[in-house]
Amino acid sequence: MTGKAAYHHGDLRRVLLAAAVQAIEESGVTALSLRDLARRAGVSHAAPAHHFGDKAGLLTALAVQGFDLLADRLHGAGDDMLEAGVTYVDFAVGHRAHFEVMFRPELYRADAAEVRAANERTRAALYAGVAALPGRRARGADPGQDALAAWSIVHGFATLWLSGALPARIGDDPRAAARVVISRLFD
Amino acid sequence: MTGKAAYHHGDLRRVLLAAAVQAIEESGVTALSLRDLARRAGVSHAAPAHHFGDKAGLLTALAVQGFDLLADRLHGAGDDMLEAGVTYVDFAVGHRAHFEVMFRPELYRADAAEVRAANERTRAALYAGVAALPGRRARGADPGQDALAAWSIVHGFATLWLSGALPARIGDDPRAAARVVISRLFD
DNA sequence: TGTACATCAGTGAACGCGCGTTCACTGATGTAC
DNA sequence: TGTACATCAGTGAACGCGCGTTCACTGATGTAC
Repeated sequence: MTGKAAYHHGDLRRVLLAAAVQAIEESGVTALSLRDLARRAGVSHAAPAHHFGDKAGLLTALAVQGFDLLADRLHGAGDDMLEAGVTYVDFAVGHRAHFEVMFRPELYRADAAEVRAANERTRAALYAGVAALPGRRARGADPGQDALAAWSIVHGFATLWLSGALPARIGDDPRAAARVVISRLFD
Repeated sequence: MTGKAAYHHGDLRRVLLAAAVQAIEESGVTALSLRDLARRAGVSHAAPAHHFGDKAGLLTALAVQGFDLLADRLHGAGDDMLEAGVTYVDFAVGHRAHFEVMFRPELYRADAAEVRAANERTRAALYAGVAALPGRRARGADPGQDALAAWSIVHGFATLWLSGALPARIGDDPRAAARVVISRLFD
């Protein structure tokens, strides 16, 4: 795994996924082509199809990787709902290629078993944080509705941030800005 | 304007925009091509370029149309913040082609004067609703932060709804579901 | 009312390009005996 | 340790396709006189 990547029998699959992330961050997922990935990885243009079948196969692998990453991060944030929300936004901004693909299921095979499993892990992690919210449960709030509201606000903030739609005066620290916004929900 | 569209000197520009909306709703903006629009409109494949210059020009016109539509709707919702939020979600679901383009500025010329103006109208309409929020101002809340939180929650809910990421048990009425979620913010 | 001319929306043939996909192949690695 | 064979990752030439763009053109509408 160290040193230069193996040539013939190597971890080309992983290299291609990393190249896809880079390509998407540079030019968007619309411009992504298997031939471009092959060029970036320094292999023949037919090699990506060998590993992923087709473009949808490649993006399916990327979505799974993204959901797994996000679920891990959310679990790492523990039961603190505010912290989980900030983590969600931080993930979106730090892994915009994964994030962009994950929530555009028409690009990949969203019904694949591995996607559904990874997706479910993420959702469970989100909802776990809400279930632990202090005060709310005692007041009889519906945890499902709380989770949906929390998910909406962090997802919306992340999406607006990434699209550049937010006014410049919000600054350049997404974590800090997200914290302020999310706090509004838990007043 | 009634009857069959004029042939030689007609409102081809409007027809092409409508065809673009339909094409995007069917196949997504990624698959959009000027030649396909020409086919849908029954004109030669070079005609769209004559009106819009290139694909970015077409999408710029679509973004402007979308921001104008949304701003009108928001003004129509008046000072009721909850109603404005529901309107925002309803617009996104009912005009998904416009919505999809509007918040992907890399697809069009976001710095065009007409886009900036239409965009600003929308933002002003959103913020006007927040400024009128009862109670909040008296408690010294920052209207800018309140608006950002409100915008985030409605934008996130709309985006999640459109991407099909929400659990099925949420039902099929986006207005009703949005109302519940947004209410959480103004408890 | 009539003629001449300008304008401009839309045509259609032609071009070069990058793409995904196919397929017979090469050659390194792994396994059986 | 050595030979034979299977597996499988990656190659490279070839294909057909739809695309955006260009450009000389046509022909209807609008305007000047």
